[in-house]
Amino acid sequence: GYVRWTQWVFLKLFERGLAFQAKIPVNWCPALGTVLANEEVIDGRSERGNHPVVRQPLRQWQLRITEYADRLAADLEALDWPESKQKQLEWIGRSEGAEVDFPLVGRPESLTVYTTRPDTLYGATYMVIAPDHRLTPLITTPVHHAEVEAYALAASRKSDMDRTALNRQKTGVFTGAFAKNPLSGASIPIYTADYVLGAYGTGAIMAVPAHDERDFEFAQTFSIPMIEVVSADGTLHDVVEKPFTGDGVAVRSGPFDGMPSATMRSNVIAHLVEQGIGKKKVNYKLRDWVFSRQRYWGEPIPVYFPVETAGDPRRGAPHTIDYSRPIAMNDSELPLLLPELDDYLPGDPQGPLVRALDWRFFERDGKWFARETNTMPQWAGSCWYYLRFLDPGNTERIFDQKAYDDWMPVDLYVGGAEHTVLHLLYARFWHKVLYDAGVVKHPEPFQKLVHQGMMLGQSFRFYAVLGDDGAVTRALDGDDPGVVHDREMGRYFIDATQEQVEPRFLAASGVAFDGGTPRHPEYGVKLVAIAEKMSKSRGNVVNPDHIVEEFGADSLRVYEMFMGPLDQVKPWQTSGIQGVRRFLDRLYTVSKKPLTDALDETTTRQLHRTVKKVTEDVDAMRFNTAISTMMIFTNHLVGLDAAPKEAVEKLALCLSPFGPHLAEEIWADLGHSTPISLADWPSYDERWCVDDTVEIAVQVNGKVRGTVALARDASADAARDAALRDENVQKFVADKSIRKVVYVPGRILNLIVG
RNA sequence: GCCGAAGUGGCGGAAUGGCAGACGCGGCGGAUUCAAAAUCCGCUUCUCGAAAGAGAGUGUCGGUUCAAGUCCGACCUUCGGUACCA
Repeated sequence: GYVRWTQWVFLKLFERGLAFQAKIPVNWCPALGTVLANEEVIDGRSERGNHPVVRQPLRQWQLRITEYADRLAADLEALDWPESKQKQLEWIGRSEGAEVDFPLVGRPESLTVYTTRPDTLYGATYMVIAPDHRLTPLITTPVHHAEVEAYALAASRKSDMDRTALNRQKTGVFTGAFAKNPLSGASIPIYTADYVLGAYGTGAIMAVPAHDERDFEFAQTFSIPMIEVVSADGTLHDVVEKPFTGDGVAVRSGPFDGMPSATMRSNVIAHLVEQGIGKKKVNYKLRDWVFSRQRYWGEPIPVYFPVETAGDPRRGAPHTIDYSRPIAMNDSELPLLLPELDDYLPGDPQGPLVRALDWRFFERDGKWFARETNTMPQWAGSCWYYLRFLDPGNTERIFDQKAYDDWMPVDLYVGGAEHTVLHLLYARFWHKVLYDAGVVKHPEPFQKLVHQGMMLGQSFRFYAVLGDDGAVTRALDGDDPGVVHDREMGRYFIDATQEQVEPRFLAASGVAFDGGTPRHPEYGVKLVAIAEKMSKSRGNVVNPDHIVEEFGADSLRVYEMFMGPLDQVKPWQTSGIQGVRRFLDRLYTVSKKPLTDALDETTTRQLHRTVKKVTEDVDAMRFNTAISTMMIFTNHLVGLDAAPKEAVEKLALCLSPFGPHLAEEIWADLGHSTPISLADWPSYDERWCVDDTVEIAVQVNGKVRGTVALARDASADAARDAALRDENVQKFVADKSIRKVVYVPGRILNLIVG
């Protein structure tokens, strides 16, 4: 059913013009017969097998997510999302600016640029056009043709990795062409350089070296003049030592001189509009989403194309497929399932389904058609699973309206931060499309978002000392022989000679590690446990199945929540789970004691406080402190001869979300016939949560010198008198006079003496 | 470089501006045991002290306050994200 409804959603996108085809350059590896991701290509060859890779345009389906960019950005506002809100905003990358036409010198056309800084227009001393821009070959003068062509070719071969390599040096070549600065009238040279991206904005920029880092670097390399047109303080500076990228006051800008940058921006745009050479423009970094995959596994795209043929293409008759006229399948024809294939290997730029001739071609009303052989990416399913999961067995509709009303929107989404910009953005996009199509009632699917922290694995590292100042590190398997535990330092050590330590792990660092002194100053090696991302290569992966086997599922659950705050990165320590297991065992032992209906006052107070704290902590998702509170109460119950029934009952209820199995068992032992998971959350009485007498700290000049037990509402005078009866406090007050008494009832008493 | 988060014992981590280190791990001592495992009890930030207690202490430097891990300013370090988006 899932495939069917995923295809159904795709048809919604298709109907609304949000799914379209385009030729997109991809890394095609003929030897492997597959499209490679950028990371899989190194120096023009495949990472796997080192085969040649060519960059060639390939027909792909794309989803027009850019159409929704504005709404995707704007609707974030109302959501209870943490830091990831900012990340999505940056990913969408909305910017406001202007498009400006620069007339070409000696040619009829003009070169249009996008800029967010129209206020720096007078400072534009050159222009850059992307190497793959449509106009690049046209404006290049004959003398420069060979050079520009070579540069453009080299640029197109660079993988994205090369482009973004650290320490990139600005490169580029002069095209021989000039344009006119529309405001200053100056004639300025046009370069082509790969620091300008063809796919963003208009693929060309006006360069203002005095006020832009990148332009500044480029201008320095090519000795291009820099003109200051924005001044921080309004005074003129003749030499530009580094670009000033902030806002200021316009200078050397003709009629705009003296204007604050923001004012000038709107004035310049108004002026350009008036002249008919520019307009206001909003741009996004977000690109349309390539939705095709040339592989077998994936939902088939429910689209087919007309075929020109004289015979039966399934029998190898010559044919032409007209990809420009995609036809959507009918709802009633869904699902379109994958055919059986003898092998699922790639081999054709349009995917392995090309080989499924009987599946691919069909005849209808005497005409032949060919199905789309690209499939959908894994994202397709993850984009809307939360909707199908409402009503997964429904064969009639995508989901039942009642199920939707019961559950949607999602109150809380707990997921990894790595999904912020892809999965969560794609899902929001699909949801909005379904909203526009009237399928869902809410414009946003996920109200609150919390990222759980990653669980890190434990690895061991050698720290060795060479002479006085060299430290050495090498990853070490915890089972390495020769590891000894140093009780004095509470650390593990291993003896090693200098020769045993590989020189390539040398790193400069001080001798003192973690404040400890190495045992052998000359070649002592110290082993320290560190936390790293779990990975096979590091050998620090913890398999939850093994943990469950050894300690039980409850122990694992409780431990994971006990380790620390939900949203923080946490290092796994197998020894830590032992403590949690002990806690659960103790609680079980308590529940097996003879039960009593009696409840002494101390226990009553503790019980109500425990329920209160756990309730509040669960609401705030502070699971670690909720568990520690239950531990404290359990430890108290361990000390009692008989187990107070009410206390055990409520404690089991508190535990049930954390350790459901044990909670159910205790609950059943207490004589309940319905499961604890259906029971109400326990209540507490606020009156038992406040003390009548409190012990507060007594400070003298801000330093704690004793404690004193007081009635909760004791007066300041009473508090001071009680404090002065304390011997140690007296010692510090002694012959001095009390100048001031700071008394916060129930908290602190601070005597200022002098 | 930019954006974000975080720096507290041997370790994971607690602390509405009010006794820093709850709870757990590890460690030490004890009980139990023929012995061990398991379990139970006590101690466990560092320095000095037999103890009572004193001094120091939450990345660094400075500030606000009777009082700062917490608030403010500057800086350092680590982790995560991002990468020429004009």
